[in-house]
Amino acid sequence: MKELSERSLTVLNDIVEIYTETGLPVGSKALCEKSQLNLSPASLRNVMADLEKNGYLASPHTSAGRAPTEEGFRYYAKSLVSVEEDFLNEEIRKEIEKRIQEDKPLKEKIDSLSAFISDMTSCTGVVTAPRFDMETLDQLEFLRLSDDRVLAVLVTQSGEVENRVVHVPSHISIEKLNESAKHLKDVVAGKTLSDARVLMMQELMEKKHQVDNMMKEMIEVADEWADPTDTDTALVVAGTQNLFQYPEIVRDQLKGLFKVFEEKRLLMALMNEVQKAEGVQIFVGADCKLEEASNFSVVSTSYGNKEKTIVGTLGVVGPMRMNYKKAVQLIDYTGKVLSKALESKDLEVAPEIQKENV
Amino acid sequence: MKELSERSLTVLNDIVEIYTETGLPVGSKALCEKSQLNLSPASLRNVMADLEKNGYLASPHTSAGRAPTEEGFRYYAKSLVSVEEDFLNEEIRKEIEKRIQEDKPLKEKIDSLSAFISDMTSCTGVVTAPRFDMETLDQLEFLRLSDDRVLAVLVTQSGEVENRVVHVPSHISIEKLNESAKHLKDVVAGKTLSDARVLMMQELMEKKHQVDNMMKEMIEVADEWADPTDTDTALVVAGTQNLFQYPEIVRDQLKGLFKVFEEKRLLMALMNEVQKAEGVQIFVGADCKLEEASNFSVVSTSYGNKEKTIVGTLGVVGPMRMNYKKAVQLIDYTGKVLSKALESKDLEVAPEIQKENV
DNA sequence: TTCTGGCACTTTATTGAAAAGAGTGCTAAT
DNA sequence: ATTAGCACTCTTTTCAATAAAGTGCCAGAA
Repeated sequence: MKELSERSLTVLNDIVEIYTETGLPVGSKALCEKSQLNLSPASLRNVMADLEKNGYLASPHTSAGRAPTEEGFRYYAKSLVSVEEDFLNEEIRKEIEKRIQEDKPLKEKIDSLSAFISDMTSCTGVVTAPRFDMETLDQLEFLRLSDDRVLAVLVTQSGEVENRVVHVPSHISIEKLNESAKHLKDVVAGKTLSDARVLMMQELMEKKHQVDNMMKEMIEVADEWADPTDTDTALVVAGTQNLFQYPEIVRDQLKGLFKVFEEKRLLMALMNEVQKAEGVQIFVGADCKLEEASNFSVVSTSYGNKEKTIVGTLGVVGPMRMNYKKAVQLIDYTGKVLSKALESKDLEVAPEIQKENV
Repeated sequence: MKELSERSLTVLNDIVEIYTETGLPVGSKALCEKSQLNLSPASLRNVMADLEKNGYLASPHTSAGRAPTEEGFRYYAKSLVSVEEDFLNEEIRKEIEKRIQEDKPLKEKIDSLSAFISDMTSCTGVVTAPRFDMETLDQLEFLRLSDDRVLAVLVTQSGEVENRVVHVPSHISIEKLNESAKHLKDVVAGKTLSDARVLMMQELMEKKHQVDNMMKEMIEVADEWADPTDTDTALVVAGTQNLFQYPEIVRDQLKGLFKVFEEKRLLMALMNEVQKAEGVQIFVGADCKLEEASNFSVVSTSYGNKEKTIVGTLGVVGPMRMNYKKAVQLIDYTGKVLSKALESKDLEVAPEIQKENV
């Protein structure tokens, strides 16, 4: 798209912002009242005609005002990356930090965060919990449930717990399994669970000759929880009702989006698509390839631990006329705090864990 | 409300059923075509006028047909309790059983059930998972996480697992805790976790003189997971999109209901309200005291284990013109199969558990 | 040159009246 | 008891006329 003059850009900005509030096409007169530019409606009309020619504005019909097109929103949104933070005040920052640092199960924190960003933006908040297989193992213990079923309890260094029921032939005792677990912990120390699996496979291959029963069984066990499917990624959606307040979002669009919110598979697809690059991403309308979301906008970012591994994604989904400034700043800051929290946890918790393992 | 003559009742039934399909007021002519009764439109009009006088029908205006009132639906729904099962064919029964008996984590089964009943009824399915504190303890094990934090792993006889992080002063060793756990298991054997708590408290009081450290600490631990709040009741909502297909459900009503679906607190309130009595319950419109649901209908039942303790609820939420027959039969059958599954689990699993505990 | 007031033009929104359509209630006849 | 017939009521559709909103462009001012 063509570069815009300073003036055109100001006008586009103003129009986007007015339209974001009202949801109605804006005319030259209304624009004139709001705009900083001291121009007459007639002059503004010229600029607007120009913007329309370039595809940034459109009017439903001759006697209506003009509304930003998808392209218009996109241009506006792009211009936001360099904007100064005028929205995040101390209070909001504190609130975000509070919700992240609170001493609660991770799931509840994620709930709370998602609710907060949806509240603040009047959009829908979507937050994925850290991928379990991107964390590192701290504890591993086995409990026999029945003859051939054993419960494996995994605790990661960040304190998350996961249970898996695995099938183990009854001749293998719990003691043996727990012994193996100790060995296993040495092997995979400091590795992500995902890497750990690969590592174990390698070890199995290399030391083929000295594969003892223990290792063999461990591999089998490990393979049972191998499947890195969606089951171990918690997704939290909050504030879906917010979307009802935008009249331009019609029933069918809502219906489609709610289908996405409900079907984990689709929601994962959405969140995977919007975490392609670093930093805050803005998807306006068709930017998002997921059809059901192509009438909406998504502002998202990913967060990770200190190794910069992406472990999760957070974002808001809302109307194309969402308040991008708010959304960008909020998502950006929240993502950063989340990342930092994960890092510092590693640093804080790790040493005392080491102590105990000895 | 007044008793209705056989004929009036037939007419009311027909009108409800036509209206359920079309969602439009039905006129005497349309009714005449569908009805079994061989009456002329004029005669039907008389009956309809009568039904209207009694409050079972209403017309938006003189030149529209008549639609069932809330009272009309209620009367119709009540007449359903004695209806023969004409909807549940073998295939559907099998499907329900399959989804309940599948070897998957409980959460996924509940998901699957909820999805199925929402699909079949074109309404929204709501299923609560069995209350964890209504199950009986099978295994209890402790794992130290850090100086003062210990992970308690509870496994119930039905195979559900729950983790709780509890705070335990560092001078108490894991071994001591696990030893206590053995004692604890004897004390609460066969009792629900909820009863178990009470029991432990009693024991603490009675044997006050011989309270050893172990017991004391156990009590403290038990108390930390005491809180039987909503956290331990999983609620699954499925098929919310279905509600978009009913034009008479307006945006605001949808918005309100979605708020309920999203806020666990409200949804719990709803599900608690609709499980007051035994058997399948039908709530038409204002029958449901929860304001956000008072424009909808709910068909629900509760399920329990062999001691007839209610451990969960399942139901559908939909428009007042929902297909009550389908819904009632489906919910009834599903509830029964669920209950039976819980019972037989107790019977099957218990013995082999006993073996192991020795 | 750049800006602006003025004005013709286009299209939607609003209003009102008339006609068409749907369904009823009542009456009189079967 | 049932029903055909018909006048009646209210909504929906249609059409025209007018009002309202906003534009594009031109001609003149800064």
